[in-house]
Amino acid sequence: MHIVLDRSGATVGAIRLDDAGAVIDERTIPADDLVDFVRTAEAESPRWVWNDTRAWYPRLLAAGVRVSRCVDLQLSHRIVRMSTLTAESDLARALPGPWDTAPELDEEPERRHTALFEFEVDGAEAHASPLDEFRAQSNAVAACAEPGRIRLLLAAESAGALIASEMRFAGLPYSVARHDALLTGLLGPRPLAGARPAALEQLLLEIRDALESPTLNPDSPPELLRALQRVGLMATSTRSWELRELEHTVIEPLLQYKKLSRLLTANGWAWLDAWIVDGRFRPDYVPGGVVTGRWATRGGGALQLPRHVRGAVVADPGWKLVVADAAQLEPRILTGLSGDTAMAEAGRGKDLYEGIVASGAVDERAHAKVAMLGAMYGATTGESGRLLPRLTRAFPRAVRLVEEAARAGERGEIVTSRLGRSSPKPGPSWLAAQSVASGAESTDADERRARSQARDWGRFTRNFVVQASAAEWALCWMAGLRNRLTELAPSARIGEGPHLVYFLHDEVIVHAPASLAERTAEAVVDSAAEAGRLLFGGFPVEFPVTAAVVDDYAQAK
DNA sequence: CACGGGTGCGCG
DNA sequence: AAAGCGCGCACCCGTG
Repeated sequence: MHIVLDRSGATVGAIRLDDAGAVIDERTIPADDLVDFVRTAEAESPRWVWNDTRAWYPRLLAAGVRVSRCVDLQLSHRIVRMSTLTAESDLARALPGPWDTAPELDEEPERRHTALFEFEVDGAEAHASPLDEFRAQSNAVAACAEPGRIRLLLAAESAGALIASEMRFAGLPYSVARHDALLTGLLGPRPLAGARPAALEQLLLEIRDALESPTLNPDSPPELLRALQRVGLMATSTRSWELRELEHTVIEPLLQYKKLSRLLTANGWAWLDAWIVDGRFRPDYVPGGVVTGRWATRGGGALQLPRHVRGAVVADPGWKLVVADAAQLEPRILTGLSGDTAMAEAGRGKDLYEGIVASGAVDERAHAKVAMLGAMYGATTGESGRLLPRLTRAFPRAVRLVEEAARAGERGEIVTSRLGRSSPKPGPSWLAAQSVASGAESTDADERRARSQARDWGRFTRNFVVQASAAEWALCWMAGLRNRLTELAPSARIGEGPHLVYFLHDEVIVHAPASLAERTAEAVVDSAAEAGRLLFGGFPVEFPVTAAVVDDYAQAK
């Protein structure tokens, strides 16, 4: 059963549909009664259909109401609109409408400090009927050749939207005291606003002294570069890895300065003030925020939390963190996509890269890793490029799959993930460059530029099939895990039983009562295996996950 | 002064 | 150890 919700002003329309999509009940509810309505109806486990999870769910969560399933029409629309699997549908062939323009939710005040905010439906969208859109999507899916794939994708994407709201609601348990201690240890005591911490001040003096530039601002790359060249250092950029190669007394303090300066500006006291409230980090997750279907975040840099501050992520007393990481996810995804049985064998029961070494393809684990990454990213030079022929000989099917995705992209074609997310078409300037180069009047420069852009786009599509399919696996993993966690503590509200608090592409953290931590770890492993079956059926590719039960994030691996 | 591109670096 | 995918964010600096 589905219940379609449609807000207009102070009321909400609720339309109940049976499994054939026929209306069985229709009513109008005062917006104030929505929470009670949902709470009651949730007992029947409907799939809630709404335009945008972020516009509906936070208020329900705040009122203690959790829903088990939904259709996020916004997210689903983007997938169905773009997918090659549904390309013949009315929805895909229609002119752009309100569901296409639909809003990057623009600035909402006080977004950062509350989980309770909601977005108002704006004018254009108020007229877009969720029921019509839901039917258009259902028709598009039902009519396509392999409805199972895209149906699973839409369910997983929508589950991800629920999880994102729930994770923000619960928040990542975060110790201000530990983070502050780390900052103080490295930088010195917190300075007054605008002042430089003692450690940075000291390093600045050393740098200026070593470069004989008493007013140098090392934060300015052009200025720094000139100063380095003045003392005879042949740097071409100020990147750390390049500076590391140089020999001069300035290098050590300079590298240290860059490191600490980065810590201060990205995750310093200001970040702590802005993002950690009541011992919780609540980043704004954006499901589907990346073309490949990965999540993005807005504000707080939640997906770039540096490894060396992770000790500040601390379980509450009596609770544990279950930190889980999918091992070599993308190569395993490629294994499943290509049906490469040799690579599946290499990944069976062990580290995939070690398995590649054991197969005799390469000599050491580091080589296996760099060769695999190079194959998936399109490296042509360096060690990775040199190892590719050996990889190809050992695993021809896997390598062929990414090569074909690259060739398709170079021709300007679309590629599609395992469950049906399709890559965008190249833009007008790309097409123009190709057509100029193939014209009769083209110059060598035109052709070089077109070839280079074609290869760039080929690297994008090469990686797209893997990264997008990996993102789908991760969504299925989390959705399955969420269900299992609910079973472990059926009546608990979010935050009372084990619940997801963090997601980082191929890694999750569950905050769990200590008594349920071990069973949570089992759920993590079982969900990973289930996700593998959902994507690849009986094909014997394994998806091992490490699940560590710890008190703080730094203790994991 | 606002804005956007460039640089550099954090994450997978 | 570096160059090849996807991001977000802080900062600098040139432009309008």
